[in-house]
Amino acid sequence: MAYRPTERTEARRTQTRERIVRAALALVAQGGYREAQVAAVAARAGVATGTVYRHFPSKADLLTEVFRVASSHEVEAVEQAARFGSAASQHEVDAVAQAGGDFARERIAAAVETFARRALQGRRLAWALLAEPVDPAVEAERLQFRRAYADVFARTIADGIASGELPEQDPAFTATALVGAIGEALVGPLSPTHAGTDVDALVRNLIIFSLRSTTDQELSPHVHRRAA
Amino acid sequence: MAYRPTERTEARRTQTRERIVRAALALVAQGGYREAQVAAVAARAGVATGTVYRHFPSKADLLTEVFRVASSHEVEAVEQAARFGSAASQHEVDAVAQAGGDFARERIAAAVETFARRALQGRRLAWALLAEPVDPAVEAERLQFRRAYADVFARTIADGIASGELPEQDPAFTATALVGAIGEALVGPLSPTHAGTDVDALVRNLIIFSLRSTTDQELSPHVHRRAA
DNA sequence: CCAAGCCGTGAACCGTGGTTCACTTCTTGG
DNA sequence: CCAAGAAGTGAACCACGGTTCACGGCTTGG
Repeated sequence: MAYRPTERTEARRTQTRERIVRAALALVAQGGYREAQVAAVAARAGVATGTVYRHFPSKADLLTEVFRVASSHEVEAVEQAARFGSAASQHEVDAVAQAGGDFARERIAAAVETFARRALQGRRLAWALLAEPVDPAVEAERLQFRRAYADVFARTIADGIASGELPEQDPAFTATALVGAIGEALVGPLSPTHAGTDVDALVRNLIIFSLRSTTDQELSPHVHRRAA
Repeated sequence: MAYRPTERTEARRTQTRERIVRAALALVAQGGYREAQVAAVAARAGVATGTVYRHFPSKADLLTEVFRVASSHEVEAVEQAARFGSAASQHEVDAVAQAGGDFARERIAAAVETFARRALQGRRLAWALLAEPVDPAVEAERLQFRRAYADVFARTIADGIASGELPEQDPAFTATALVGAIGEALVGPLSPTHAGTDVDALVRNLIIFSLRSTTDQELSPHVHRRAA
């Protein structure tokens, strides 16, 4: 034997792989999946078409990874916002909670705002993540993505219920519905064919809606009648 | 001149056209857009591939029409439910409204329930209408579809506000968010890879969520602080 | 019955873009 | 410096499925 993969070559390999992913991500963020053809990705990454296939078994696999990377960034940001709200630290959160403060609502508002503002910043990418038609293989990843968002909300809602701040409800369900509501409200403004939006007004509406839908007053008789 | 299109031939033509649409619809309802290849549609309709192109300039046009037909059925049903709630007639609705009854909430609940139950009946079709990846041309139709749903809710909400039954809010916004919430809550259960769902529980949750999110209690300070 | 011409036919065509593969270039241990 | 073998190359390949088109059979007014 003669050749042996070493740390340096492996690093180079990883580097190339990342370059490909970043190139694909850039193309998607710029022009959606339409523009993310294998040849174009390769060109942008400064490699040959065939090289892409040294790193990914298929285009679907590449796009799946791209989607995962992009979406995890977004989810992390929202998670961060949901953890603290506008508090400076976990410590402060605990303090307020023990004092009977209503931090859950604050945290939900912060998460929603982060979600929306980030999406409206990188519209093209947000559209790609939320609504653009994709290969079924990638669609599966999108489901994960949305579920991840929902999980963040679900945890926060569950906290709020535990502290008595929010009324009894199925946190997973409310969270899922909330993600759908936010997504739908954003899709219009995000759509490529859309004029300027009043971002602040949109965010305000979203927060109002979100808090309203997690915090009810007494249930009306209709619910009991119909849902019995 | 010699040949002249007559009533009879035109009727035959229309009939063929409809047969094609129905075949496409059936295929979509059964296996999604994957299965709705032009050749397959033609076969199912009992015509030749080329015939499809005597009636539709392109596949996208055909699918667009199919989508429109299917979605308008759904929207009509929901509209119907939203008009009367569980009342027997418009007359009764007016009577209750004049008596200060809270019919808007009832109507919303009815619309949501209809939406959800119908979707869960024809799962495959509902999935195709709500979430399955589609050709961008058809995607535009989907946007219309969702907007149509939203309009139904928006009108009902506006009525509720006018009668003082619902709090001041942007009906269009709430309606859009609501459609998103319902859609998202349904997508999971509708997904091809999904086990049995407790339909009643789901419907109950949806109604609760919908009423909650249209009917708030006093706004918390967070809204004012953040949304200022 | 004829001319005009549309409806229907389905095999062949073709553009797109993902995938392959024979070949070159580079890296490593001996 | 050499053999072994991985990484990189990019032109050629190919599958897929939408679209076309030359032709046969009906329908219609004269």
